[in-house]
Amino acid sequence: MGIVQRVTVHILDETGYQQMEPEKVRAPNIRDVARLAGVSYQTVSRVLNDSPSIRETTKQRVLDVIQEVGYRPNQAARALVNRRSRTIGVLSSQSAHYGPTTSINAIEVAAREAGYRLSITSTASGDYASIKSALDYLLSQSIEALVVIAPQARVFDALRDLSITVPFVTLESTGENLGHSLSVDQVYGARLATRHLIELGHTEIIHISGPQDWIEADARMKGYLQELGEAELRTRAPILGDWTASFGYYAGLELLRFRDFSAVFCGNDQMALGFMHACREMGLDVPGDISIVGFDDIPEAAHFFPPLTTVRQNFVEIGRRAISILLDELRGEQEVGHEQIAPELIVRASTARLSA
Amino acid sequence: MGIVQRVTVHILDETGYQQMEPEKVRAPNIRDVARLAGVSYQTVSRVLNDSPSIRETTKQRVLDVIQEVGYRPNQAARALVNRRSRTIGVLSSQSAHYGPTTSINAIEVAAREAGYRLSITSTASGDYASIKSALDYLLSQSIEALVVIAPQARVFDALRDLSITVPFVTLESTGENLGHSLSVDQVYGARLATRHLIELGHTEIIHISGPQDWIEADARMKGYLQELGEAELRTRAPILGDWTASFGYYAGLELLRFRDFSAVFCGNDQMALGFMHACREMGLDVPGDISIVGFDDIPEAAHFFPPLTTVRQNFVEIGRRAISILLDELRGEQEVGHEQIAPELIVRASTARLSA
DNA sequence: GAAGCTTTTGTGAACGGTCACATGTACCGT
DNA sequence: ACGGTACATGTGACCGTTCACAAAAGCTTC
Repeated sequence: MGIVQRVTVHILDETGYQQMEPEKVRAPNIRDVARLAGVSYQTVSRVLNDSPSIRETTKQRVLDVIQEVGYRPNQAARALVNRRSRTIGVLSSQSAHYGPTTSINAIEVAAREAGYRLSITSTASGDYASIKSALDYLLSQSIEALVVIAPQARVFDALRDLSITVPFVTLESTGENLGHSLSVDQVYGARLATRHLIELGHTEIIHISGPQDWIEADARMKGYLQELGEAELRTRAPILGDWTASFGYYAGLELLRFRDFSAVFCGNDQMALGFMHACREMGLDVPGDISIVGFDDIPEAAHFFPPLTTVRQNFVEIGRRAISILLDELRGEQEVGHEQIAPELIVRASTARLSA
Repeated sequence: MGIVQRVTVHILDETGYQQMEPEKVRAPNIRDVARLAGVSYQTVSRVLNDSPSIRETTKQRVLDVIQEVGYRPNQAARALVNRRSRTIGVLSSQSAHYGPTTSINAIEVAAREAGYRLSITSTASGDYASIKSALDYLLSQSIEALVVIAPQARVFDALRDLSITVPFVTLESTGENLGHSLSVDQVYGARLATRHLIELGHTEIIHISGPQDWIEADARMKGYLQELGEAELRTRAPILGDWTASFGYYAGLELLRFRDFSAVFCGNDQMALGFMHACREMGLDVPGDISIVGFDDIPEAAHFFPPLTTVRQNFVEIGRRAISILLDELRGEQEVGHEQIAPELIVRASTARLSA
């Protein structure tokens, strides 16, 4: 899987010129533009910030020069004097999971529309030190607001310790309200999934959970336990997985040796996929022998074999709302609160009534 | 799918204090720290940049004050005076595809390790204006280098027009070398996939491609056509898809009405998944009746039904290499070239010898 | 054609750091 | 006690922009 071809093309590089003319090729600044346009730098500044009181002809002349020399205002200087970085920090977790990724995309779009840019950093691992250093890093960027997507429980400890002064939103909730939190109600979603299985007549339902330190994993597990508890059914210790299809597969191979359950609620769609793979290999039919529910409704879930019953989360909506909350807060409408978006059960072919 | 619950908790906000003391709560700057530590601002600056010539006791005193007041150096000011933003721009496409996402993660990690941060922006659509404005935006951030992940062909036009002065890497290649380009050899990968089908005895092989304006889609199509051409087999106009599983599914339903082919090479794993779904629904066996090959080897592909034969790309490696190339170039080892990483064919159960 | 107003343009200072250079201090040998 | 050297610290200028304010120019109006 290494590099096998390496075609390097040396091009006559224009950097040779630079050695001839000793003067650095400095990017033009506002005074250069002013000089060329025959106005003062303040006038150029006014053009840039389209101030109303400027003569149309002057404005055009300045714009022409800007165009001609390819002038771009220096954002660092602007940020310095304005004390506004126009940057929103995003603390993400280093993973390519569908949910976070989709939300980040939505966040980026919403932020850009509002004239903000994103500074994204990810935590290498879920431990406290790594999270804290990532947060420290973001805060030194003088971000104006912060979105926390990293779903590890430790993140909240770090947030508390740093006593963040900028408005922030966490895309997960632990119940404790530090800043604004916004989340899909994972507990509710997990209860929907579990209830669905119960209503189909299943009484022996197991749960394959995500990693223990993930807030979502914890919430989904809670929902599962709550629902089983209310139905007065036997609960079993959930299996702690790692979200991957491979884990679901190997866990399936192991668990299916003793067929003491008829339904599985998986913490996400990938693990459900792996589990179904294991079922096939053990010669079991889904949903004939085993019913399976996932979580997330990734776009592929509808095309699994069989199509997967799962709980849909609207990740795009979450991302958009996150930015909208932060913008409100930046405008002064401070309102520390808590919002939940309801997930939705999508019933497909991977679940069926328990055959007596 | 809307917001159904909204629990807003108003907390006694400490912002009340701010109204009492009229003076703004300005963040401490280097001179504040200096005053409190009883040294000059230059000394503090030296501590920050750990300059060698500074007495240990002084250094400790300054560090204590920094810790105490929670001082963070202002990056904008630093960037301004150093003429270095320590930022690498990333132009991405607005999508949550596995490949780009994985690469971006790797890029982020590698960049952070080298002391750079990322400014990521995505193109709303593939059209020229949108790409150009995204690039313009990045360039105004005074980025030091640029990684282009947006896989649309138009991106190259925009890159040429803007005559970028910073080092840049494109993660796709069109053959024209504008900057450094680094890519998985998509043509080669597509040939591997196609050849595999040919070697299994298939002679009627169709191709479901990605969107026409994506460079990868184009390259994979080329590879498919080349390989069929060399084997002197009938080529057919590829079907232009949109990368989604749903497209693969509907295309499958349509195409399978006339069973005039025995193998399908799909432009990515998702479309292959959808196609297999369609096969099942039409009562066809994979690979018994139809052999299917995907592209990318997403982690789920091994657990599809049947497990998917596909072409693996090492996205993490690509991300890492991209940063390493840029860092080399920033250090002055200018070398405009072109690197290709070889993809690898992963044979699984979705392909089989053509049954006579 | 000068006062008075509005519109347009220009000047100094500041934002928060770092650089180049100047100055101060401690130690050494003579 | 002296100068030389190395080390430690301080001072002024500058990065590129915007803000507050000053000044100039243009237009009415009498």
